[in-house]
Amino acid sequence: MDNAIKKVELLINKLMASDWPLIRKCSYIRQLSHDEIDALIKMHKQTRIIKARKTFLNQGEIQKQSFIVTQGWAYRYYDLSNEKRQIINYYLPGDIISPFFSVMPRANYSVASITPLHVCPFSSKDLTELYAFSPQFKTLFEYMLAWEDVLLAEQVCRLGRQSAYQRTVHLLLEFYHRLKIVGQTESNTFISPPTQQMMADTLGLSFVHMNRTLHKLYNDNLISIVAHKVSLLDNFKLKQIAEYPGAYLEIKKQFSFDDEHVQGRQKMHHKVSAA
Amino acid sequence: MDNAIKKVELLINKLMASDWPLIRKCSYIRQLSHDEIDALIKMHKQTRIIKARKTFLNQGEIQKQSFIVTQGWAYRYYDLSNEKRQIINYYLPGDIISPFFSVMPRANYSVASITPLHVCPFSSKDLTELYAFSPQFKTLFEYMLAWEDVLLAEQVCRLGRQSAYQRTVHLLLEFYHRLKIVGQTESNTFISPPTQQMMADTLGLSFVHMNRTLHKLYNDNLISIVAHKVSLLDNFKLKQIAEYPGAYLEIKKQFSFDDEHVQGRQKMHHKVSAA
DNA sequence: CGCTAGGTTGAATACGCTCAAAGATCGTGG
DNA sequence: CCACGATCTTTGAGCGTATTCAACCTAGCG
Repeated sequence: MDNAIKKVELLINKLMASDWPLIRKCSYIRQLSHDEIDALIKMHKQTRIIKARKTFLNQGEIQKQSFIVTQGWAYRYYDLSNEKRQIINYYLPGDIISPFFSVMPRANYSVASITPLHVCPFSSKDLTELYAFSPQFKTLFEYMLAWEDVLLAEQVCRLGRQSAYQRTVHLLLEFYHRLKIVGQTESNTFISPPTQQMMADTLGLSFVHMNRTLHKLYNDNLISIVAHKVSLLDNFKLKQIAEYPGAYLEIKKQFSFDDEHVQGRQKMHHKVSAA
Repeated sequence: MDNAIKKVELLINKLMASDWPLIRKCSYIRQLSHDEIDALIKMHKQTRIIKARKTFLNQGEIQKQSFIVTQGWAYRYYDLSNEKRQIINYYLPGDIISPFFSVMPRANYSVASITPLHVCPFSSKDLTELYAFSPQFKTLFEYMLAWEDVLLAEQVCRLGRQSAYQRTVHLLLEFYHRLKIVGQTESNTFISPPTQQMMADTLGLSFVHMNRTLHKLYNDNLISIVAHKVSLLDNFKLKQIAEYPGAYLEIKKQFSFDDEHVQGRQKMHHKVSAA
């Protein structure tokens, strides 16, 4: 009898946990205990809702907290001279905005919402309490920082050494994989809220060329975009085109020291047909 | 008498500390106590010397330690298909290589030396001991991670939204400021070990265009390069060309919560002459 | 002293940009 | 609920920055 109740309790907890993409993401990295899930749920005590298309962290402003994204998309950007801007990275559900606020409170970047955005603010104190509960969370948090670093390095590769065609595919694959982890994909389809202008500002392209590139991908039967619903029509070919390193988002496998083969980026000494 | 001895001791310690660029860098962030300097010196217990032009961390390999760079330059890169590669960032004296090894031991990047390289390896255990000595070091370490993140974001801006001319100036200014912190500049001159091919692989350019761009800067009387000795001939104009945000490397000023004005990137609604 | 890696220069080409104008979609207020 | 404005998307044409290919030069090192 007690066993049955326990099972139900676990199930309910699991259901609750699945509401919090951060918990999904952490569970993806490694199995979380019952208590750990509870502790993480407690990090979500407040929710702040931000309207779509609002810059809610301004460069030069002093930050007093970090945020867990629980719903919607945001992005970090730099305003440059001559009306240009560069989007550095995106924040999807389960991501943490301004993780370094405590040591570098004066951000030199801005963060804006794309969709209506739900974030749970947390302070250094909250984090300290979480670590006090279980020091294991330090590792988890550090892991997420490391992952951020990997994503940024991929962004550098896109911009430095890929064509517009490749960059676009590479970014869409990144979106797909990141969303998949938090359960926001359906087969090969997902919602991609950024406008073409935003994509252009991410990939270092003009919005005109961004548009042409997406159309080329459509004409090549590789993707379809209706409204903001993106479908990847040939995952294998897309990965080939983008020289997508696959493994870099398979965070769980990299987490342990085990020696099983992880497929990384490999040299391909043949040209990829880029129509 | 005791006082005099104490003074001499402090002086000697200070001299020793100046040998370790990491300590210089940390001192730049905030004043370090006598004991803290001692603790940091202890992190340099081993030195490994690596020959110039050696890839000493390979992508896919498992890392077992981090490294403090004490002498020489190194860089992190990704090998891409079609004989291309992208340099993500540089490691200068005082920098830390693979800070995330403990949570993400399987790096998907490679690290190579440019010059002969002196590094001091340290393990998670060493770091834990340092933190046990003074938890303040956690903040310092986190600060360095945050700074890395800022540098990467700047690299993204360079690649995404700047011309070859601007990118080159921007990178040279970054080198200059990073070296200045560890005392490796002389007036407006510094040694820049990367070859033009490496610079090109950093800035997403062909080595041919890299060469032409450097020559253009020379012809515009903005820089001079003899062997690998770079001189910045007009700092003000160079900063203007590169839209250099100045403050992002002035780490000390950003460190505290104080409200004094920090000059960040500003919109300039006039075109920069990039003749 | 010759080899190799790095640097220099020219010419043709291409990828992506700018400018421009028109069409579609969305949100909001009348 | 429709109309209107604003934002986003689409398409065409000409141009410019940076690429590729190719040849030659230079310097450092065995």
